[in-house]
Amino acid sequence: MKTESKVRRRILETTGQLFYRQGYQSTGINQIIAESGVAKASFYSHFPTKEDLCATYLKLESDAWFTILKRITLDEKNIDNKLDALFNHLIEFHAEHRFRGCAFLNIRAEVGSSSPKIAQEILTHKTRLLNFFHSLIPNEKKAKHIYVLYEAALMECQVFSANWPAEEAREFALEIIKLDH
Amino acid sequence: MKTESKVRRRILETTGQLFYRQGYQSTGINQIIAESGVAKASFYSHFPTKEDLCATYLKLESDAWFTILKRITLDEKNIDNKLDALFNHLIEFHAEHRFRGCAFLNIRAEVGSSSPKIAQEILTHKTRLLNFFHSLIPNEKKAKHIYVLYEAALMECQVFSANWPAEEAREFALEIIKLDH
Amino acid sequence: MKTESKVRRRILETTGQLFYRQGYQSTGINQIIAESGVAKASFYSHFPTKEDLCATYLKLESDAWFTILKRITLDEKNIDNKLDALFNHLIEFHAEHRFRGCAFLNIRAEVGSSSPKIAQEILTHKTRLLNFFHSLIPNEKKAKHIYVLYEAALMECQVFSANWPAEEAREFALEIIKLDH
Amino acid sequence: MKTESKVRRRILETTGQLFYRQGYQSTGINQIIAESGVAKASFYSHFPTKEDLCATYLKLESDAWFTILKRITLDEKNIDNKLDALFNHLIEFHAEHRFRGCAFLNIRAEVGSSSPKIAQEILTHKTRLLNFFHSLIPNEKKAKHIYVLYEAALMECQVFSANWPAEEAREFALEIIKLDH
DNA sequence: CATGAATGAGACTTCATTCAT
DNA sequence: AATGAATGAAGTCTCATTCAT
Repeated sequence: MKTESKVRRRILETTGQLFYRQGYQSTGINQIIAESGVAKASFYSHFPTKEDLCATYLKLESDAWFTILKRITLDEKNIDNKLDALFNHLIEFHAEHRFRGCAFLNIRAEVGSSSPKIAQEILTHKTRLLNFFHSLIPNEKKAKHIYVLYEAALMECQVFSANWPAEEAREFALEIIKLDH
Repeated sequence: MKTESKVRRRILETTGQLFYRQGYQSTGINQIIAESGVAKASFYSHFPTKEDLCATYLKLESDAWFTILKRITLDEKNIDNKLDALFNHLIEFHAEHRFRGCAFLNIRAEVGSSSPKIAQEILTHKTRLLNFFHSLIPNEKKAKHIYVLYEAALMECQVFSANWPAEEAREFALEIIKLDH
Repeated sequence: MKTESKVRRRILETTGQLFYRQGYQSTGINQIIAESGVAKASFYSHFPTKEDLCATYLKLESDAWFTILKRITLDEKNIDNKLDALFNHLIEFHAEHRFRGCAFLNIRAEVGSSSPKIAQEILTHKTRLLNFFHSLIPNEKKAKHIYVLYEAALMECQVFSANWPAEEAREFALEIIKLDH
Repeated sequence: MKTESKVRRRILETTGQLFYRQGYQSTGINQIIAESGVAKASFYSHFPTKEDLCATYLKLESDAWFTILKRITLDEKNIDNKLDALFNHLIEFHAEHRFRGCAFLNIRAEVGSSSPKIAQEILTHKTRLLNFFHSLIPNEKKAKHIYVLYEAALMECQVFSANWPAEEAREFALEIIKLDH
């Protein structure tokens, strides 16, 4: 297992905040370095390019995200409660982060296909998320449907700077579960 | 009626292509003016800031988008066919544009809340789109649900560089319509 | 006598305020045009270059300045009172204009010798001012001395953002007058 | 002790010449970096803004100026000779520099109050100069009077592109000293 | 492993001025 | 005499990255 240096950790913490709040393009390496309090060349010894930093950030972010998702669903007994917890978490998350939406979707929207490395990392995360919903919901179609509602909730809360999209999505998701096919 | 100058039209055409393909931040004014073949100061006499250009672009894009949406739904008799047409258009659109997703959502993801002017333009467009679905689907909950599926389809096709999210969303939408409440 | 058009007058009024408050270089033709409410080409039909505008402005400003200087000294009986009035006017002037100093000296400091036309206009004005002091004070040396004190007062009130330089200069000037040679 | 980099030194040398000859506004960063032979970003790593560059330049210029003033007055025995030396230095200085006047007063005239940082630097320098005259001349009023004559000489030699203002000021200053109060 | 000065290309924007109408 | 769209050079400043130490 790779030893994580203090420098590396500080960089990634700062990166996490800045990329999420400001976006990928709007966040300069210089700002990250300054706010991390590390030397420029130290930074580049850890992350050869900004793209690499972003890829690493996305990997960690994905892990952190799933740690949370698993935690909040593990305690719930039935699928209804699990879904409820997932969408409620979304609502709380947005309240805390001023509706900045999904770190992955936002960066995907920024970079388009210009960075395969980044696009791949996001694809991996979203595939993992889709599988996570599959693991909760046996019916494949329903799992996909609810995954899609979850994704939409992430985007639309940002667009409308409001929670209603997540609340509606939660309701739709619970209805979908109830359907008998 | 104000004559739209050739310069302005050329700028907006180029802007439309570049902002959509490359994103807002990754597209420089220099590239826009170079590819439009206009002088720098001519550009700035039309658009005081890049932000203003973006706002104008989004306004026009919204109009263009609704022109298409209305055209393709007008001929269809029933709601099923209308929805089918809408999601099919999405699929064709993505095929043509290499899954670059939604111009509005992408820019919203980039700018976050850093530009209220741009955020507002996008909010206006999406509100308009939500209302458009309301106008097609009397049941308010169903309209919202299907709007949300449409939005998700836009994002997810980009994320997966594939059409299946739009195809699934189309199927989900048609099911929703059939439900008897 | 040349007929002064309304446009010309508006331009010169705006110019006077802007050049004085912001300086020559910091004031753009565009701002002058915008705040005058005249068309760009109308402006250029009156003033072929910014330099010309400045020269004209300085000429008018010089006239305006002397109109005031003459008015405030005419009523005073003796030389002491005249000098008192001149320096008092300086103090009031600075109070009104937030210590922006002398329009002529300021522009002279900006353009250096790069614009002979402007430098000449300023030289003419200051020569006129020196002669004005000569006309009040028969003794040539004393006239020069007091002129120099007046000039210094103009600059130093700006530097110190305070009135004391003008007040001191007034006192020095009155002492000079009293000396018996 | 901090090593002053070569780049920084070259920038400040070039800046000194250009700001003095051409003025602050008329001198572009581009010209400074071109004539310094440094890279644009190197420049900005040393001086975050043009304003900061100017403030630093003024500080150094002030030091340089006082080094000279102290040197040329130190050797002189009495106050008459000291003042003579000071005004003679002014005359020589102007002869060498084509009557460009005082670096501080010129920039003060340009920027007005638009840059507090720069205005403060100039105020500091001039206060220092006033104190310098105080240190030479015990009588406070006389010190102020002669300071003011010195300042006027700086400006007026520029306005008239001639030495006579400094020569007259020297004469006036020596007279002031002789007065018995 | 750590440092920070240095880089060149490019960012967005404004300048004074001209031209066809 | 008046208009405002159009110009190209220049403005200040930031980018991601590399280098010698």
